[in-house]
Amino acid sequence: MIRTHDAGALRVEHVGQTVTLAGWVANRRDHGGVAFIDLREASGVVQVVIRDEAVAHSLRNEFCLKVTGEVTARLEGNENPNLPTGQIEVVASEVEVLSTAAPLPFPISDHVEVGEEVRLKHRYLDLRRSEPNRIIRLRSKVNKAARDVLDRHDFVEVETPTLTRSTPEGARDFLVPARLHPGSWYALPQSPQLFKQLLMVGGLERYYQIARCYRDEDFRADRQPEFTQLDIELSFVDQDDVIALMEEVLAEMWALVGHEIPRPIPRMTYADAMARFGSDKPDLRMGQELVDCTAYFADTGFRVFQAPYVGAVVMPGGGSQPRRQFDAWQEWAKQRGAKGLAYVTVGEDGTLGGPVAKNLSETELAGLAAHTGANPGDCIFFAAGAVKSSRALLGAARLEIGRRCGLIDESEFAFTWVVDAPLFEPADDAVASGDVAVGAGAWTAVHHAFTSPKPEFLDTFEADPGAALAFAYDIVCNGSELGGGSIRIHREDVQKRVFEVMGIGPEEADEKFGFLLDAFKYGAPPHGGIAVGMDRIVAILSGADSIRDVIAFPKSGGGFDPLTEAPAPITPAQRKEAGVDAVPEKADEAPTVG
RNA sequence: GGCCCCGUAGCGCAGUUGGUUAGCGCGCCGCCCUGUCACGGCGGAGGCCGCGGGUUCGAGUCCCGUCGGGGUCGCCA
Repeated sequence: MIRTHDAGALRVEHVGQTVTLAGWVANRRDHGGVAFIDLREASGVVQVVIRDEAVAHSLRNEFCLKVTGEVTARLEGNENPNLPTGQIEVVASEVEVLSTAAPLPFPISDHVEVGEEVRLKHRYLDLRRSEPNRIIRLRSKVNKAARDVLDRHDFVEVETPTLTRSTPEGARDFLVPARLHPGSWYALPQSPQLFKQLLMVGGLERYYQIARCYRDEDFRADRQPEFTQLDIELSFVDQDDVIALMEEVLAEMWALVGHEIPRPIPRMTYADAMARFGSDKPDLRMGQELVDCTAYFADTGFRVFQAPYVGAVVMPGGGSQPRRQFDAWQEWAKQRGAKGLAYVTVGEDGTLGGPVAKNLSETELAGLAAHTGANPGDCIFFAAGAVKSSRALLGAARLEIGRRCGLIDESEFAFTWVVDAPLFEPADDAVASGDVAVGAGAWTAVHHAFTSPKPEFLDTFEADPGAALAFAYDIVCNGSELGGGSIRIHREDVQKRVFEVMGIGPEEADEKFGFLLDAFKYGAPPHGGIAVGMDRIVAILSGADSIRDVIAFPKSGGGFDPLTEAPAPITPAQRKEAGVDAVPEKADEAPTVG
């Protein structure tokens, strides 16, 4: 090593020792006869005193230095209590410039806000800043925590292919041309789903992988085209086994930030989550649960409330919002595709107001505050119409209320399992929002096609797909879905029947994942597993706003990498060799996949 | 694909009802400074106001288009 000591580790007990340090100039304060350098490296920062003006004068920020000097105690009054090394300093006897630095595109200082665009373009400099650096290091610890727990339970870490066949996760695939088979393409895996099930057939029994996954979909703050899952699969287990294991993993991860997750993590059913929070990933850091008012308004004369579902959510103190604020709520609702957001205000004296109040009967008005739990000064928002879309609107309103009213404690971690999700949902959009009755065959898997029905629905899921519940579980934290899993179908016949409900015929099933169906013929063990998004987990643990902050080299919008400027055009020669333009020999060989 | 916000010096931002010389802070360069720690002082350089078109006597400012970034809905575990 070039250095003998870590700069950030120096303390009073090192006083008198001659040390050699190596690091970057984080800051310099040149007083002419004496100059101070904050030398920064992975372990921290220490102040270096340079008394040779000729040496100090030419140093600049982010020069890379080797410094030899004596650790001395700072004089009374010169200590810096803000620094772990603030009791001492290193008086340089020798300074060697290992590397000079051009003026930086942005300051490394933590005191300056820098735009994301320029930070990502020079991510290697951004990573020198304390917060990005801390997060990447935390991520490494989170990975290790997962590995430690799984290793304790005798799990086998297995790598699965990234050049593979399209897996039916539902998203768009990234495709890679196969030079040796012009016209044929690999797909990058959306997840290792099929492979991990094959590993169970292969007798590994306990598999995990920190797996990169690829989905060619549009961006969000919590979505990247390539992302990382902690992927787990076990044989001969039931739902409780998987849940218990995952809780142990999560507990070890959260312990890294000094937080103990109370276990067992509470569970709620999907039906409950939708009814109470209008979401399958409820944020339990706040109250303001949805109130079902359908029965309450069963005999109402108010047209709008003569609907399959009427629900409400209360905004504390919202009754005194100015008119234009309520207009803004309407606008907000319309942007989510709703017609509007009805509201009733509760006056300080308990009288109800707002446009909707006029349309309600005396009896309806009299009990409304009590029914919804609204207090004087509050505002009650209503949604009426199809169950699913109305609840979704109220659920979104609930979160918006939480934000606007500061009801969410940002330091809290509120975990829950959401279990007993439906196995299928109507495939059609209009149907999904509850507007139209369901036609036969128009079903799609809520989780994925390999999720087992709960045992009690094994015989009935074809007759009544909408009623069948899945052997599936999602882990939710602070309104964010960390991941989910299921007990899988391990019987060939059941798998075929599930495919049929989804409108996947034998030919298509065979074409897409015949290898899995084949595997299930040879004594497939009952198995199940889970996958959680490591990017989201680290983002929540570190308090990052975006998963871009927890990825070493993330993409920006449009899948563009600001650093390498990928994707980039290819040369005509590359194009020819890759076989991108190969035409299928027969037109009907192009599979029609829906 | 829809909607919203942003784009002015290397970085962070200001720029009035359209008005002629586009500012501020940090950084950068030079000089000074022996106890600072986001050191300080003096001086200096640095701008295609994202790009293209239009309106106007006159556009950073208004209009249209386009590109880039962010958010959100659609989409996506």
